[in-house]
Amino acid sequence: MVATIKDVAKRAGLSQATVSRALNKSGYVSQETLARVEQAAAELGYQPNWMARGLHGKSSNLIGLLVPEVMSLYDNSVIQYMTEKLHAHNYGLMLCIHNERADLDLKYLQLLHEKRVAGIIYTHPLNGDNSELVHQLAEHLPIIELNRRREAGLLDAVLADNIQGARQITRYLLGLGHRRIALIMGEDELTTGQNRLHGYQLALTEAGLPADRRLIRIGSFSRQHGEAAMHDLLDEDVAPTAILAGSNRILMGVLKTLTARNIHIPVDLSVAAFNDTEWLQIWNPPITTVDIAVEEMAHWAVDLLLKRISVPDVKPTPREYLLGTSLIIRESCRAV
Amino acid sequence: MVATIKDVAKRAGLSQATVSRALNKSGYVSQETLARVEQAAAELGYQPNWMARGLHGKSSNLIGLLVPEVMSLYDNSVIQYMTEKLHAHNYGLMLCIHNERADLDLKYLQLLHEKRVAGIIYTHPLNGDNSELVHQLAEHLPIIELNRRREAGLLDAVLADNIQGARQITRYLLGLGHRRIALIMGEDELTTGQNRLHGYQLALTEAGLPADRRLIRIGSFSRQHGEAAMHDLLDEDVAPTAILAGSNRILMGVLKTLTARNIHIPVDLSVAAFNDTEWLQIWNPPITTVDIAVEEMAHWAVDLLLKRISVPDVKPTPREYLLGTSLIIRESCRAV
DNA sequence: TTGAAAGCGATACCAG
DNA sequence: CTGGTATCGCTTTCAA
Repeated sequence: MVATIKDVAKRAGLSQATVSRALNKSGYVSQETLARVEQAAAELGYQPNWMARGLHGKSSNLIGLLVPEVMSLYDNSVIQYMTEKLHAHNYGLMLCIHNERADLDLKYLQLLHEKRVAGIIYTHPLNGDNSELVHQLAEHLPIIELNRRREAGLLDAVLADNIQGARQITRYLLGLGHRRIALIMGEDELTTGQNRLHGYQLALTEAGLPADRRLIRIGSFSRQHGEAAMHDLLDEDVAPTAILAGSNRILMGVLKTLTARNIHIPVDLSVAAFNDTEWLQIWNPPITTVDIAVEEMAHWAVDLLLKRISVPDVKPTPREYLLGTSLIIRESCRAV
Repeated sequence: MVATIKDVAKRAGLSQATVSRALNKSGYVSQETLARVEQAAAELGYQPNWMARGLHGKSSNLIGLLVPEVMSLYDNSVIQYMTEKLHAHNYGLMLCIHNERADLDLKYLQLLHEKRVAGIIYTHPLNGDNSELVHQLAEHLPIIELNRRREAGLLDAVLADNIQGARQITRYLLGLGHRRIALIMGEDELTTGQNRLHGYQLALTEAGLPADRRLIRIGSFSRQHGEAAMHDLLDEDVAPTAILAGSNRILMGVLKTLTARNIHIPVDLSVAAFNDTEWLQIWNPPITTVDIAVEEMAHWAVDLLLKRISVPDVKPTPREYLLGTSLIIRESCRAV
C-alpha cells in the first residue's frame, strides 16, 4: 500500500493535522516540526492522494483539453506548453481527442464532467455541436474556447486573428503583383474558415479587385479537397497565378496535384499556406505561410482558465483574446 | 453546486446506499427502484464524482501516458486510439510530454503518482533515466514500456520490431542492387537506435557485405544531425548510393541537404526512412519507409495495462509484445 | 430488497 | 504552535 498522511504522522510522531499543515505550508508550524515532517514524508516516499484532497469540495486539479487531433507542430506546442504551465500550478492535463466527431465530443465532455475537471479548454468539432451540454457544464466550470468560436456570448475564448492573417498574406501576394489569387478553404461553419475567407476578400476589396467566385473553393479541411480543388482550378480557362491553401492538409493536396501535373513552384505558380509545420520548411521550395503565435495562445488560454478557476464567478463577462499572426516569407511565391 | 448522490437519493426518496447500488448495478435492487433512481439521476444531470469513488482505495480510473512529444501521425494515432479504448472502459487519459528531458520526466512521474493513476504507459526520455523512481512506482502500479525498452526484467513492454524493420528495408535496398547503403541514426542509448542499427548490420552480413564504418553515422534523432551527416556522406571519396534515414526528423535533414546540393531522388541517390508520416506520401518523389502497426501497438499496450490493473500481482513476469513492421514501397529508391 | 453507518485520505475549524 | 474531529461524496459491510 502507498503511504498516507497517517503513516507520515505516525513516523513523525505528530498528528495528521500538523502534518497536513506542514506539508501545505498553511497555518503555523515550527521549524523543527516542519523538518521532522519533511523527513518522514521523504523516507516514506509520500505523495498526497489528490483524490482525497479534491474531495473537500476543492478543485480536482485537473484540466480537460478537448481538441480535434494532435498532429501538427501547432498541436504539439499547445499541449506541450499547457502541460508545463499547468504542472507548474500543480494541475494535470486530461487530453481528449474528438477527431471532429460530435458523438465523441459529447462522450468526452461527459467524461470530463465525471472526472470533475476544474476547467476545460475546448476546440469544437467541425460538424455538429453539443452546445446544450456545453451550456450546462459552463454553469459549473470555466470553459475556454480555443481557436474556434461558437459561444461568443457565454464563453471566454483565445483565438488566432485569422482575418488579419488572411488579409496579410493576401496582401503580400497582391504586392508581388498577383491578380488571380485562388483560395482553397475548408468548412466555413466555424470561425476559422469564415475568417480566413473574410480576410482574403477584405484584402482583395482593399486592392480594388472584384471577388471572382471561381477562385474560391470551399470544401473541407482535407487533403482530398486540396487535391481536387487544385485540379479544378488548373482546368479553368484562366488559371490563377497564386494559390492560398487554407490549411496544412489542404496544402498537401495542392502539392500532390502540382507534382502530378508537373507544375513548378514558384515559377509556374505561387503557393502560400496557413499555419506552419516542420515539413513546410524543408519542402522544395520552402513554403511561405502565415503562422499564429502558438505559445502565446496556450499561455493565454491557461492563464485565463486558471484565473477563472481561482475567482469563480457564476456569470462572468466573456473575454476574448485575439492573437496576432505573422507572415513567414519563404520561397514559394514569386513576383509576377 | 453539482448534484451529488445525496440529492439523487432525496429526490428518489431512497437512501444513498440504494442509489449507489442501483447506479452501479451491484447488489439487489428492484426494477421499480432502479427506474426511480435512474429518472432522478437523469433529472438532476447527476454524474458520480469520481474522486470520491477512487478514494475507496480503488483505482483512480486515470491512466498516465508519458511520451516524448506528439507530433507525428504515430503519436496522434497512439493517443487517439488509447483515449477511445480507455474511455470505453471508463478510464481517462492523463497526458504528459517530457520532450526527451529527464528532469521533466521526473516531474511528470511524480505528478502521475500524486494523481494516483491506475497505471502508466511510458516512453522513456532519450537521455538520462529516472529508473529509481520508476522502480519505486512499479511496486504500486503497472507500468508498460512503449516503444523504448529499458527495464526488461521488471516491466511489461510493447515494442516495434525494429530489428526486423531495419533488416527488411536494408534487404530491400540490397535487392535493388545497392552495395553502399548509408545509415544515419540517432542516439544508440535506447533500443530503438540500437535495434535499427543491428537490423541494418544483420542484413548486410547476411548479404556477405562488410560493414563499412564510414557509412554509419550515429548522432541524434534530429534534423541537424540528418543534415550534417548527409553532407558528410556526400563528401566521402566514394559516396553511398542509398541512404537510410533513422527517423522522420533525420529524414528532414537529409532532404534539406539533398535539395541544397541539387541531388535528385532517386536518380542520383535512393532514400528510405523509418516510420510513416503524412508528408512522406506527398513528397516528390514519395518516400519509401518501414512502418509500424501503430494501432495494434496502442491496442496491446492498453490491453496489457488494463489486464495488469484488474489482476494486481506484486511481481508479475514481465511480458513483451513485439510488433511487426511493414515495408511501404514508394518511389524514392531505384535499382542500380 | 433496503437503510444505517463505517470508512477511504486529506483538509480545516476549533480548542487547548 | 499542535491535536482532535467533522467533513467532502461515495462504496460497502452489516442489520433490518
